[in-house]
Amino acid sequence: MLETIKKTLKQELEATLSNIYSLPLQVVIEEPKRRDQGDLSIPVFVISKALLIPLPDALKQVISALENSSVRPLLSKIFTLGGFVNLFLDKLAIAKEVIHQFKQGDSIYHANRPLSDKVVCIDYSSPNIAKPFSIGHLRSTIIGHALGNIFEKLGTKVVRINHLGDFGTQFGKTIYAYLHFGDKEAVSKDPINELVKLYVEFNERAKSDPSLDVEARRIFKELELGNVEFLALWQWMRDASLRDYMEVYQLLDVSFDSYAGEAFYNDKMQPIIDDLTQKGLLLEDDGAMIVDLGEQMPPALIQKTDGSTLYITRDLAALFYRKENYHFDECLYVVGNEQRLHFEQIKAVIEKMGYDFSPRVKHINFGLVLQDGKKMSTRKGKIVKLLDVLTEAIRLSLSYIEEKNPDLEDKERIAQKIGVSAVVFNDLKNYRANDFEFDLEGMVKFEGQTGPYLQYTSVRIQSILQAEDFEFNGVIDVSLFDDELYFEMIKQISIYQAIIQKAAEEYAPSVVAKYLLHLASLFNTFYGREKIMVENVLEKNTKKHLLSMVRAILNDGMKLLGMQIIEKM
RNA sequence: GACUCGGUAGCUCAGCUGGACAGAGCAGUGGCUUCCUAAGCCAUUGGUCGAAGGUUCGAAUCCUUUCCGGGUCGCCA
Repeated sequence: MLETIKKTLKQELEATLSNIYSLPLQVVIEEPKRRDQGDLSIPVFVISKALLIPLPDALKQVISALENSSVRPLLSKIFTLGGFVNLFLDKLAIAKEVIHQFKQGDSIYHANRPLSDKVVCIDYSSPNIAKPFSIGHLRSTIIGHALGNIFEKLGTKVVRINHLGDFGTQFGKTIYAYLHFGDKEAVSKDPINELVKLYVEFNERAKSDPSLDVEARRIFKELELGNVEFLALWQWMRDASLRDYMEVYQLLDVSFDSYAGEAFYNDKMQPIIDDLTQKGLLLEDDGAMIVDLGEQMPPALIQKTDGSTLYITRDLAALFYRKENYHFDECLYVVGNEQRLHFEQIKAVIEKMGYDFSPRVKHINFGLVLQDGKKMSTRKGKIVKLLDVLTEAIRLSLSYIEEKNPDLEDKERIAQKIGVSAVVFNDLKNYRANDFEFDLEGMVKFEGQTGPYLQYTSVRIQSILQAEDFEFNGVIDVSLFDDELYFEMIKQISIYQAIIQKAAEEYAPSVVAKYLLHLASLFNTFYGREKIMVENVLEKNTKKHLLSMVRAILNDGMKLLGMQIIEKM
C-alpha cells in the first residue's frame, strides 16, 4: 500500500513535470527519519536542478502536481520544509484500505499466486562427504533454503540442488589413509568422525612426505576410471555421510529436489572438454590443460597432468547439465566468499566458449565463520560440528522452558523448535556476505534481536487471540488508527510484500529478518502500552484484528526464513 | 606483491543507487509484574561513521591516497 502510493507519486510527478519542461526527470520519494517531518518526502533540490528552474518554482510545481494527484485523497497534508516537499498520509483512509486488502488475503497471499514462469536453480548446502557437517555448510543450507522459500513466494519455480562434494582428490587421500593407517573397526563404528581424523592425519603426514599426495592423486584417478575396490569404498563413505546429514536436514526441516553431487557429473565432462578443445580454448601448460582467461584472472585449470579432472571441470559440467535439464533463468550458488574467484572463472570460461548465459549465473556469496579471527580449515582439523551447536541450542532452550514455564506440555519438541530457529535466525539476521566470529553464546541467545524473540511475540499474540472465542465481523473502529503507534503498525503491515520483493532482488534474507524484528518490536511496544481485552467490544475487536494481522505476517515471515512456528512456549 | 571484501557506540550489527539533528539489540544505569506469558516494556548513558584529501548546495554513503584486518591467487573443494 505504502509502496503503491510512493510508486504512483513518483510516476505522476515525473510525467507531469517532465512534460511541462520537456526534460527527463527522476523523482526520489523518501521516508523522513523524523516523525514530525511527515510520512513521505520529496527532495526538490534535485528536481530544480534537473529542470533548470529556480527552487521556489520547482517547489510550487511539485505541490501543484501533488494536489492533482490520483492518490490525493490518501494525503492529509502537503507542505514545504527547506528544499523538501513533505507530506502526511491520511491515517484513517490508509488504515481502512490496508485492512480491507488484508482481509482479501492480499498482503500475505497475493505474492503466493504464480506471478512468473521463471525457474531458478539454487545450489546450496553441498556438504563434503566423509567430513562432518560444518558451520560453513550450515550457512549455505540456511541461506539457500530461505532464498528458495522467498523465490517460491514470488511465484518462481525453484529447483533446490544439493551439490554434494562427493568426488575429487580428497577421496584419494581419505581412501589412502583408510587403507594404510586406518583403524577399520573404529571407522565402521563412527565413520564420519574417524574418516575426518584420517584425512587430517593424511595432510599432516603429507607435509613431510610429498609422495603421499602423488599416491592420493593416483587413487582418485583410478576411482574416476571406475576401480571397483575404490568405488565400493567411496560408495560406502557416501552412504554413511548422507545418513548423518539427513539428521541435520531433518532438524532444520530442509529438503532438496536433487542430490546430484560432483560424482554424478563424472561421465558428463567429456563433451565440455571436447567443446573447449574444438574452440581452441584448451591449452597445455606445464602438462596440465588450462583455459587462459587473460590478464585479469588466473587461468582455469581444467585437467591435471594425469588427465584427471578438477572441481571447476565438474562444476562446468553441472552448469551445462542444469541449463539443459532445468532451463533455468538464473542459477544461484550459495557458496562462501572464498570461492569468488572460482565462480568468476566459470563465468569467464562460458563466455569464452561463446555462450550468453553467464550473467544469469550468480555467486550468492556469504561470509566465513571465523575462529580466532581466522578461517576454519578441515584440513588442519579445525572444525566445529553443526550437530553439536544445534544440540547445545536445544539444551539451552529446554533449560529456559524449565525456568519460565515448567508446566508446558511437549517441552522437548518445543525446545527443539526454539533452539533450531534461534540458530537459523542468528545466521539470517545479518547481511549474508559479512564474516563472523564463531560464537556459540551468540548463536543461542534468546533475548533481544533473536529468533526466540520473534517466536515469543507470535506466541503472545496467539494466547491473547485464544483467550476467548473471537470471530471478526469486519466492523472496526478506524478512528483508533489516528494514533501514531497504530498507524506505524499499519504502515509496516502494508509493506510486507515489498520487503519480500526486496529480499529477492538482493538475494538477502536479512531484509526479511530485520523487518520482522521491527514489526515484533512494534507489537511489544503496543502490548506494553495498550490493554487489549477492554470492555468496549468495538475497540477490542479492532485491536484483536490488528494483532491477528501482525501475527499472520510474523508467522509467514518466519516460515520464509526457515524458522518454526510454535503455539506455546 | 596482485586482486578482492570489510573497518559506524564497550560488543554484535543496520543505514551505503548522496539528502534534513547517524539508528537498533546486547552490555551499563534507573524504573515497570493485583490486569492478555517479564524470552517483555519504559527511561537513560554512550559515536569527530579507521585517517587524510577531493567532488557537491549537501558525504557514513561517490572519487583518490593511506593505515588496519579477512579472503583468494594452476594440478584441494
